[in-house]
Amino acid sequence: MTTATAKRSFVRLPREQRMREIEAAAREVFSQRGYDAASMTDIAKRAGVSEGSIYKFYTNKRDLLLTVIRTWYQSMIDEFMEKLSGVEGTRAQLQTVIWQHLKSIKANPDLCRLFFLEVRSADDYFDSDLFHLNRDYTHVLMDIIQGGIDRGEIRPDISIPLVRDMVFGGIEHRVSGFLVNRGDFDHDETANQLTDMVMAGMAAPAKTPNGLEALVERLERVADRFDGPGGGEG
Amino acid sequence: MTTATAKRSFVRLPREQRMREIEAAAREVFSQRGYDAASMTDIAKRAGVSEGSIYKFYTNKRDLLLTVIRTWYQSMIDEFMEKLSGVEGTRAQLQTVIWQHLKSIKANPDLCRLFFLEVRSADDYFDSDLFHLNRDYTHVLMDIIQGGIDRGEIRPDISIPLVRDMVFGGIEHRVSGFLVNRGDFDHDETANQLTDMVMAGMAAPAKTPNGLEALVERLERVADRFDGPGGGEG
DNA sequence: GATATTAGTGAATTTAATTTACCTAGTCTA
DNA sequence: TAGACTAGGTAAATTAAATTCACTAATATC
Repeated sequence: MTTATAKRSFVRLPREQRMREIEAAAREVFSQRGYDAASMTDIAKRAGVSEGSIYKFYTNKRDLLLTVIRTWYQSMIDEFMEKLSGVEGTRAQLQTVIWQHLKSIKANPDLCRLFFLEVRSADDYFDSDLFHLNRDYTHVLMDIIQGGIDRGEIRPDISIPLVRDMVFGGIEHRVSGFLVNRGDFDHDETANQLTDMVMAGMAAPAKTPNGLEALVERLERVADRFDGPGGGEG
Repeated sequence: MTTATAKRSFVRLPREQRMREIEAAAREVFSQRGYDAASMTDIAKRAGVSEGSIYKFYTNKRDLLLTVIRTWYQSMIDEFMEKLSGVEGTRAQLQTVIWQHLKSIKANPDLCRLFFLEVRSADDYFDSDLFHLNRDYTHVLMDIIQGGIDRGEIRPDISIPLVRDMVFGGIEHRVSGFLVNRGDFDHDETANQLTDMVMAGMAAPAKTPNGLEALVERLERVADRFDGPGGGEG
């Protein structure tokens, strides 16, 4: 029985803590409903705060979304970098990149979708910090390919950005059904097939099998001994 | 000088014609501003009709968008099919598919973007007629690859859907900057590089290692010098 | 010429983001 | 420790845009 004259009272939290709570709520609501269908009312309610409060910390709904995505994306990249360190060899590294990427999608399809649809396709994306994060991320793959070229395993005339686009674009297409809750994809099988396909497409043209040429030359020298000087080349 | 008591009057058009006018206006506004920023007021104004009229023909804004996209997509596919007919050979066909696809993107980047962002990523896409159109379209590429397998030009163990995903996904990534008005892409160069890469990745394994045949011929010439039976191994 | 049908209208309604005017818990300072 | 200042917090007001509604008026048909 609250008296009619009871003063309205509330808990006041430090800025950082309140922001974390709002972002956690926003992440849930955005994930469950998508950007458009998520209402600020829902988010405020779940965060246990009034709608107006959200605007104390974020300029608008989109700013809140970007903050949520940024946090997730950064942690994803951190994990990615850690897993990749220590892997040696072009093929194994490529396989790891692809595998990890697929794993992130499996782990957070809703956030991936938000990133693809709402963030990456916006006009201001190319000026955003998320663009730079993404750039660093995909650059890892390009460095791996460059390494393969340096070691002679990969054709030097290949277009590295094209390979990047085929890998990440191919993955995106492949998982598109999964991202909208239609069907699934086999994580390991996809990674293996994709790695095989890309490695085959990039492979340096086969030289003659190792050492075979030298062996034939020795044979020819043997033959020379039999027919003396002058016999031979035509 | 209209009198104050002039009856309000308007032109009444047959359903089909009015719909075509509204769709033309919608296509312009959606293209210029994108789905969210396009307002029904804008579209109505450009079509020379009141807002309420639009709802006589389309259940809502999204329905109008889908109608616009459907018309464009169908005409694009018609053109595509026509250009492809008469092209022979796995490589040439693949090249044509890729080239035509890039051409469509160059011709209507705004509608492509709407298709990618607003149509293909919606929950109901997989039940829509646009999905089936798209399915037929991408199936053309898969048939080409199957033909290549049948003729022994392509490894039979390749995953055809994966190739489809890498081609269309790769293209989409490659042109993503262009689609948001950042930079351009070289139409022919992209088509050629992509075709090369895919063909190399799918190529049937060479029967004999490259150059081995020539070496064997040299060996045969060596053997010829002995010109007779009894040349034993040493 | 009466009548049914459907194009056409524009104002009213609804829904959701954002603004605004105002409150109050905590902190700093004279 | 009172007073003032800052910043978290609120709820109601405003705005903007899609959608609905009640109504008007061409056109076709009987």
